[in-house]
Amino acid sequence: MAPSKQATHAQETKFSSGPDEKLIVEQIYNAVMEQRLAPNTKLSESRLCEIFGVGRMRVRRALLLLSSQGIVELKSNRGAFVACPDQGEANDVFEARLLIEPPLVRQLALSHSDDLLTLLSAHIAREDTARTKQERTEMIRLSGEFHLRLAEATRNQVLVRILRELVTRTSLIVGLFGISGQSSCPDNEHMEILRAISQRDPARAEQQVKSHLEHIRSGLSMDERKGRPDDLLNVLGRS
Amino acid sequence: MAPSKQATHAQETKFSSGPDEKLIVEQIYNAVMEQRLAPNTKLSESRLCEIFGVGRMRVRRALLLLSSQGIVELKSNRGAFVACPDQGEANDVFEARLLIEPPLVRQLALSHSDDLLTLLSAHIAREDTARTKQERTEMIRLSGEFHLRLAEATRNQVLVRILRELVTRTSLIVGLFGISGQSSCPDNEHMEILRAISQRDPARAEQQVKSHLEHIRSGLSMDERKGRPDDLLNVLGRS
DNA sequence: TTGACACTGATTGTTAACAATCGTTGGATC
DNA sequence: GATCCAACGATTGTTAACAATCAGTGTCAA
Repeated sequence: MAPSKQATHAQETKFSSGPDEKLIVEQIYNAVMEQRLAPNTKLSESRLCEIFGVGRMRVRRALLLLSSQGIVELKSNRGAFVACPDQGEANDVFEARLLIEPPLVRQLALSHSDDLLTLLSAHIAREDTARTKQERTEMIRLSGEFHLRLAEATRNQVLVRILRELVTRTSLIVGLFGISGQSSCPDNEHMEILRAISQRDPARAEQQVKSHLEHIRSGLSMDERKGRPDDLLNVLGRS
Repeated sequence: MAPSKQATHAQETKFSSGPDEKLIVEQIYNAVMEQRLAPNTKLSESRLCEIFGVGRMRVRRALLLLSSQGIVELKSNRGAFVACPDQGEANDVFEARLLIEPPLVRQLALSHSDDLLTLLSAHIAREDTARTKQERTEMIRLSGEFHLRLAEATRNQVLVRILRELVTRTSLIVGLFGISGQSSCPDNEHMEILRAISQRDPARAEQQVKSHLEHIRSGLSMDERKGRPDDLLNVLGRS
């Protein structure tokens, strides 16, 4: 992780020997992030092999890595499935985010480069575009990535990794418990966060993030989770 | 992660098929935590195979998992080595801990079960014992585990996982940049943290943790890192 | 009709042999 | 004597065949 500077979000610089390796992880990661892969979806090894055109070893390595991040669950002798968080795990993820993100944004409000503001407003603009165009998938992805951008603004690779995992698992949770017809990151709360940061108001920035996360959480109905069993894998069509 | 409740810290309940699987990871994890495995130490597959008495597959899976947590670095066609964080990574780890742990302890000060206090004071007692007996290895392990206990007190599995990774990497960093003859978690600062928690003083608890972490950080000399090349693997002697 | 049981098919887990790569050693040349 | 080059040895990366396990299905009996 030292040599590769880890690009903004999408494709990795395919260095030296491994043209895939992380690519499978990235693809599945994105698919989960965009809620194209529903929880409990079976991730068959052979299917993934032919989809990505790689050997079984690569696929198994990828699945192992994904399982170590709570995105995929490996059931012994059963195979790999997209993780299906229960209520307890969902709570843990939100509590963790509520613990980490407010001080993170507070810090950004206290000191940030000027580029950040333009970066974030450009991002929000894209969110708005996706919203008006009703591009559900794109919107979900951008909503999650906004929080990633905040983490990236700290230039702290460790925090980015942590937040990426948390945001992705949040996507799973929202897909499971979310009340349909309600967007994951509602309204213009992202804009409010950006405003507080740009005004260098740490207390308000912190509060905005907190209420934003609580808002998302309140959009979940923990009683009944939509245990839609599985899904076809043409969602991973183009590499 | 749902069925296995993940035991307190040490041996896992060896369920069903995999009597090892996580055991190798745990062993190497502990060895790094206790600074018995120095950075840059070569982790040869064949050696690990005969040490743990398992096939190469298990070892490779373990190494992959460890690499995904930044404990081990996989160099293509070269093998696995104990990670050797540079100054930047060290900074990231400390910044992340400074961001996460203060609010975590603040929360504990606001609400905690009574068992926590007895648990923590028992832990600190063991630290003192190890210190007076000059059991360096034991002391290092307990010092790190204290912070893990704090995370476990939140009953949040996600936070525990995050903190475990951060604490372990801190062990690596202290081993690399630490001024020898200076303990990693100095004096009785843990006791101060416990006191603030027991007195339900969130502000002071937060401050204590912050200065504690800063204290550890100040005990590092970022200029020259002791790049001791490698080490023998009899440190993993008994399974 | 319903229940249990055994068989079958498919999928995963494991092992072993093979191929590729890199560091090293030895030698030849300047 | 130093430097460059080549072959060697060892270690990792990959593939393929084999073994084990589980889910589903069909049959038989109650």
